[in-house]
Amino acid sequence: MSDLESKTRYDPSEVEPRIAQRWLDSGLFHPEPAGAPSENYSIAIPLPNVTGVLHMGHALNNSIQDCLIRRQRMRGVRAKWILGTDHAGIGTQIQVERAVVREGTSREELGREAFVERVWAWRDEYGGQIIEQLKRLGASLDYEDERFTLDEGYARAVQDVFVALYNKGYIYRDRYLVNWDPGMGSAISDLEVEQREVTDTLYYIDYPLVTGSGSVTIATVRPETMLADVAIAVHPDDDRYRRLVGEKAVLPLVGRKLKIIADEYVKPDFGTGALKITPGHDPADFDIGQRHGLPQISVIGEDGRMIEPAPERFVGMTALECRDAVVAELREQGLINRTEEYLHEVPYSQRSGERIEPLISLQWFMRMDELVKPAIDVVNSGHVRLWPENYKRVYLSWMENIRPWTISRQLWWGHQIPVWYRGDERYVGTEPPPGDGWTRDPDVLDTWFSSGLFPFAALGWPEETPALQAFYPTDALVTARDIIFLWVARMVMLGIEFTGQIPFTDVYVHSIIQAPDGRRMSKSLGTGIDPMDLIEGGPRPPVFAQGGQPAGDFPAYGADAVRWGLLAMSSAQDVKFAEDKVAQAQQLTNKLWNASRLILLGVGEDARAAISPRTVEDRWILARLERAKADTSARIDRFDFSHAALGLYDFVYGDLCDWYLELVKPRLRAGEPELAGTLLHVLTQTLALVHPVMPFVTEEIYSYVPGADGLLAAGIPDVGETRDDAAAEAAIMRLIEAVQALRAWRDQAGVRPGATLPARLTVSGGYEDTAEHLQRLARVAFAEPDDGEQPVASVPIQGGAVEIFPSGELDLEAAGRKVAARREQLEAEIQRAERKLSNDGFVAKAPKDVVDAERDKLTRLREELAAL
RNA sequence: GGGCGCGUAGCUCAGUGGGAGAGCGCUCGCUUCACACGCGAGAGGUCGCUGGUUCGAGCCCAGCCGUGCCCACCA
Repeated sequence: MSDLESKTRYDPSEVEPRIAQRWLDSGLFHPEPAGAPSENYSIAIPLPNVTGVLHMGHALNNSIQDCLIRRQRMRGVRAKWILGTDHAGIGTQIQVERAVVREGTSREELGREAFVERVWAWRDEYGGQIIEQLKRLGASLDYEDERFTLDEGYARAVQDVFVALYNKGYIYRDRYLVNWDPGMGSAISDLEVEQREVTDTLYYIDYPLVTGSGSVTIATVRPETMLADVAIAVHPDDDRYRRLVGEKAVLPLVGRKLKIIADEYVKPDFGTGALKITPGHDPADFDIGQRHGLPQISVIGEDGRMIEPAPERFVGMTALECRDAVVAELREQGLINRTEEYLHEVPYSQRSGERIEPLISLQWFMRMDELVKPAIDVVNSGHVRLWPENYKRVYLSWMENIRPWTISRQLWWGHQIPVWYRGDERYVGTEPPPGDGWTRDPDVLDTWFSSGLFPFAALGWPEETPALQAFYPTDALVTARDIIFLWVARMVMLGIEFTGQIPFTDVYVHSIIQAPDGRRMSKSLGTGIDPMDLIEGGPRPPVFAQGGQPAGDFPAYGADAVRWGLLAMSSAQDVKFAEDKVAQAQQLTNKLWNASRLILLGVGEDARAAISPRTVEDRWILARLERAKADTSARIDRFDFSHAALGLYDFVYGDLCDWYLELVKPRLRAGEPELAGTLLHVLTQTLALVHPVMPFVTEEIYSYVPGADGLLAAGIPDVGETRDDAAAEAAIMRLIEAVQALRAWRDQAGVRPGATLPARLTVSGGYEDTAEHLQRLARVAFAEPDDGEQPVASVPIQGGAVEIFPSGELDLEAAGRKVAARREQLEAEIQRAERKLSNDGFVAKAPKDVVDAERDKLTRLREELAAL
């Protein structure tokens, strides 16, 4: 007990690492597989990158999941939070490539085998940092059962899925226009492309007609791609060009004859109304080319340099160099009609940040049209629910317009595609083909292909493992919206396809935490913070010094504070990070600690744990406690974490500390034996209630509770029962209002805070059980004056008034001002109520209880005025 | 171009039809024996603007202004 006595402040830095270790040593987070998924509870973590570090989004995301998991575990449910890390093909490969370059070598020099070995070594050295950070956050993941998406067993699942989908005809290889990322040297999927606003020069170029009479002018921002033009398109109804349809123009610099075609896609009012068609380097043109059976010509290679059949003098130039060369030649020939500045959106690679080069490439694709159907059905039918519900429409509209998925990546780090070639032969299988002369497809699969299998592959699929039988399907999936399509939608599709079951029933989409100035948190912008700097103390970037927070380092707020703060901040939409909330939470941990000190040091070590409410305040706090439990539970069921967190704060600060503990202090000091049981009950139930949000401080305090053995995290019996007690609630509510009225009156009347005023309670009733409390908390003493002295002031309270007798402590003038002010306020409110009640429309049309309530109010106000 | 949000106290945000709220900040007071990371009492808002529906609108409807995000093949 010595710590309790001596430590008047709660110190998370000392407590949290110690508690985290206790949890890990207990094995509590590792449930043995048993029972059925319907009676168990499981969540699959959004796979962190193996070489990643925790950012604010992770901190919120995992605080939410931990809250859900801990709540279930404490109820005695077998709860498993499935842990894995993602090999993150692109990101990890780029990191290691940079490292080897710094060492003076390169990926190419090392060769595939050596490079991949190098990545594994990198992963062993730097990987797993994020796991340690999750432990520090208090995340109760099953650390004893950690997967990696490149593990042997996981790889087997990936290959099985590939082969099965190939055999079904869903996976195919094709030459198609893809998003080529020159920075990575790989194709990427549509979802990895982002649009950025760019100012380009729009060139108007004359294409002479074959007839020699005139020309057609087209507009383009990419003149270098004209070398791959195969046609010119105009709108069929465009009178300016109608007579030209079917004729031909000469492609400048190349000499190829381009047919002039008509296509509805062309916008007559944009540019010149004539569009050059370049199926090899533009997605829209690719489609038009297919409609009209046009050839596809490529003049830009995968290295971003010009290739044949571009005229030889351009070959080898970068696309940008070529643009300048092409423009120069066109200028010489007088074919540049004019130019203008043009602001438009251009595709960029999210990964490398380079501008996407659309080009035709031989890649692997996955057909989605069949897979998507059941994934749409399960959302429509409500078997998979999205929270908030808005996302249902977002999900469905994406699913309904889904296109083939480019799944091959020209990388070395990842799941190599299980396809072998020998001449014209192709072999697809999970094992290498027999015989000699086979070459394996060098590409690897998109990382999201493997992570899309996570909920079942992590549990051992395709083996029918006990873990799979016990914990799949999972229950909730918690994520920010940025990976709904990349990950969530694909898990639903692949889960249904390969297990015949939905992978989870609820998808909760939480906020994205922005910097205080509303920008996205980002390291490069200087708008990001490391959650560890909040937990353990660390540098506060300038952007975060706003909002009244002092400059300098963050204090060591502790994981509990960060968790509560993030939950309190979160909502259905994006929120700005508010350090205030974290600070508020830290105060809550301290409040819990000190309230517990009061109780635990007060009741002594031999206290009984049985509840024995003796007084009205005992009955009141038990009713309030049960209500707080029910409210919190309902809020978490609705994934309303901010109100859950704020509600816990209100209960602890308001009901428990401000009122109940203050009310029972005299009984506590008197050592009343019945009180101890009630206090310990309220304390332990409160600790259990708060624990899913603030696990550390509650676990620490629980270790001091007499008779408590084991871990709070394992749950304690919920001995609460329905304790609605309207009478007690009304009585304490009257008391609270009366105390506040008297305190306000005293303050305004300039009464010395410590002074006890002689007074008389003049009420019709309702204070039988609380008059003692009222006297102590408001510092008044009820007594009849023996000399028949008259009161000098009357403080109205529910049901009557407290009349104050003269004493040396009273400043009558100030008291008079206070009374006058209150009278003015009352008269205004009475007028307002009278006006409302004299409105015939209100009395006639408003619901009866509303009208009655208004009448009651008026009566009360008049009584109070009279009492003054 | 389509879709989804947001605009409430100095700051960050609750509040979705019947008397405007919280935390922080601010003012005043308090070494009250759990906590000064505390306690008590206050000040502070024409709820973006304009119209409408209603007995009654921060809340419902329409328009406008401002602002954020998602999706989309206008060169």
